[in-house]
Amino acid sequence: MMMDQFPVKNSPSFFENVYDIVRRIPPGRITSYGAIAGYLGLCKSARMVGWALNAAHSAIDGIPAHRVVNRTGALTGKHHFGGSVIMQQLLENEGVEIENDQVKNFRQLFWDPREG
DNA sequence: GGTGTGACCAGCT
DNA sequence: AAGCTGGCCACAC
Repeated sequence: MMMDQFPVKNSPSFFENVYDIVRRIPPGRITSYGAIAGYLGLCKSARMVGWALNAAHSAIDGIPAHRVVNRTGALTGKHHFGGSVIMQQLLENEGVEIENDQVKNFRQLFWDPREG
């Protein structure tokens, strides 16, 4: 059949999926792109998660993109917040300790989409 | 319709 | 041990 078989991924918009997960991140918690990608089944395509967040910039209405960091806990996307310390301040404002653009208790504050 | 890009991750040398 | 490359999927031009 030429129906282009593909299991999941019938989502209306990949972005909405990412936004939905990011919005579920509790305050004071953080997650990684790979975790979101893995939750969506794109464990190998974490890049799109970050890229999706880039588009979220236009819909930042309630998308705490600052709570999303890379797997090392580094604020890789801080540069995309329009500033350099915006992301860090936002996280610190929630009680997340950051040093050198890197979350200290990243492993401890790490939040998994499955937990929600 | 094809090509390029992207806030990554994992594996290999 | 550290650095580099490829891969991966979705969206814009």
